[in-house]
Amino acid sequence: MRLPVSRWQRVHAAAVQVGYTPNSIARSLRLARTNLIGVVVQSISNPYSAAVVRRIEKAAADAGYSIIICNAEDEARSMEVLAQLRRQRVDGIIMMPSSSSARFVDLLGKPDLPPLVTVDQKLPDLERDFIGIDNRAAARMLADYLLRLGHRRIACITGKAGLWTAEERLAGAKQAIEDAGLEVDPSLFVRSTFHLRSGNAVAADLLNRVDRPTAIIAGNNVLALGTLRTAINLGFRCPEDISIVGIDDVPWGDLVKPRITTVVQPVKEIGNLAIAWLLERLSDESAATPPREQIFMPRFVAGESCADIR
Amino acid sequence: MRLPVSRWQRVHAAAVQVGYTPNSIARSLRLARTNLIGVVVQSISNPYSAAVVRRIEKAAADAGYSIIICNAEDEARSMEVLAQLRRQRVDGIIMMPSSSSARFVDLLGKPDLPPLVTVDQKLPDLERDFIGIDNRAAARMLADYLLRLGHRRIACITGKAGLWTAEERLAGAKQAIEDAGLEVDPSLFVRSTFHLRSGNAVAADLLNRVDRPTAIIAGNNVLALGTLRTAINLGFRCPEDISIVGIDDVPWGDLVKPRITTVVQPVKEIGNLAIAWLLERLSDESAATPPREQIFMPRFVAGESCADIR
DNA sequence: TATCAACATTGAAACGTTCCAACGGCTGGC
DNA sequence: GCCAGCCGTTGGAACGTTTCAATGTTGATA
Repeated sequence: MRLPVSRWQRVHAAAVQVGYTPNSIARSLRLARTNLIGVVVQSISNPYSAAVVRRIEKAAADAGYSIIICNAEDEARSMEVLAQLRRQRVDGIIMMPSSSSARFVDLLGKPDLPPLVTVDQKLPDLERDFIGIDNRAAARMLADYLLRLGHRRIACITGKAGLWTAEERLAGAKQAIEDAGLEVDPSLFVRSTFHLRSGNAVAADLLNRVDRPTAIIAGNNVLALGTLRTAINLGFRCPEDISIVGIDDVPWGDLVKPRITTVVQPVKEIGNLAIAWLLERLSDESAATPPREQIFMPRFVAGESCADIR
Repeated sequence: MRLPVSRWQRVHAAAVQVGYTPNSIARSLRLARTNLIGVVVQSISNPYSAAVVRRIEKAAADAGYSIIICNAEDEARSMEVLAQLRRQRVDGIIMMPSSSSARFVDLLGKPDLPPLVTVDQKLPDLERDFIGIDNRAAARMLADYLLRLGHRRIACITGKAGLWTAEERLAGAKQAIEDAGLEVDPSLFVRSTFHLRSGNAVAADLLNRVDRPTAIIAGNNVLALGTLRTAINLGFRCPEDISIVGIDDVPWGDLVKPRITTVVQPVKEIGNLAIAWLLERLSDESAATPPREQIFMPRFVAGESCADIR
């Protein structure tokens, strides 16, 4: 074996020989910088979250960051997770909040938290970067579509009260109905968690009513599919007996029969922007710029899950 | 405010007051233990991976570990990721390998790597814990099912050559056909990557042949759905014109019409066992026990994607 | 009161980097 | 031949924790 020429090369060769691996723990301690980004989602198994996380991971890796992923389905867990990420001295956090209580917002606003970009769920009075979609418009698109098809009894299943996305979607649907000169039946606007079990029960309740709605707006992708499944299990046909629309797409949604009419979020753009903004805040020395907000407009995609009953 | 009584309480109160957060970086440096687990998957957006990762994250969090998630679609990236995780001094690694080259296996076998549990893809001659399913039996179940329905021209789309799962599934299908006294047409056994684009092209090739097969065994969930979509786009009806079966389930797969006949992996059990084994190796002082292997038997789930052509 | 154990407190070293100052040799200009 | 300036090398110090030994304090017993 020929000896490497330069001194640096010899050093490097020796380092490899002896199996030396730089210790980024020590490095982090010295530099007060970990090159870690915490990503907090409600559930990584939700395809929407998974898609966003994937973009984030890719871009982060390109920039030399690794990501620590945390599931936080409720507020208690979110707080634990945040404390943990703080202990771990992550350089930044991207979060899809699962709570919007004042106590929680307070915690997120604390300046001793690292740079934080919130996604999907906008928190009131929080001075942090936010990226999401126009949920009111999303629900309105769906409601308008149903109204145009002649539907008059339109139900709406949304998430936990107080959550921004849930409230906005509900408000959008309600407003569209009122704008059409119809009266809103409050008993048709029901709450669920954004989870399957609860969604199924709520959907069954709606479907079993004697004055059952002709259409259901589901608050997210999981709920929409759960509602469809529930309807089928109860012996209803979609769209003949019940029309179903949803928000968010699922992968292979186009293979679900009937194809659910939905509004889809620009997942790629959301993920890319979240990581881009965070990296900016991490690199830029003038990181004390005021929080930014980006509201994407979702895209309406007609399926075959709605009956024309004019 | 009443003064806390014990000394410890006063200290604790003061710590909270001043916003003290223990620095786990320093802790890790001192203890040579990070409480971090690296999880390497091909793609977090594959629902199978996502489901496994979710179980892992939950169990790891309960045990006080956080997880660093890394996408590694190919060998080059896998090696980078491993080097990175080593630098970060993760306590352990759970990996779904995306390569099986000798060089890669060599690297994984190195004793200076932290405890490592491999999942899904078994690597030849690697002395590490492994958890997976009986892929040969899985493919055999599907092939036998198709044979019973009278199919004679059965195609099979599998993943990259050399990958254990791909080879096993291919071998299982081939053997089932031979055991039925039929001759295997090698031109019907084709390769793809486990990705959508490539899968679609391969499926289109098969479908456009004049002597087109009557049934296709797809090597995984993504391929099965991609094949179905391709068939529909090309104007074929499933199952009337072409029967399609797959391996792995997808969430809401029951809503895809026609429901794909498939064998499903026990995702929960796999995830739980992976983290359990890793934690054992982390805690147990006698961690030098020989590597273990757990092969689960997948479960056959009949759908409506296959025609009876007897 | 002296002795000893038990227990609380203090001090210092170590983990593996990075950063900076001090130091040495070397070059070029006078 | 001397010195300023340059560059590479060397030697701490610091990051915040844990660990362990040393020291101090208390209370009980002889």
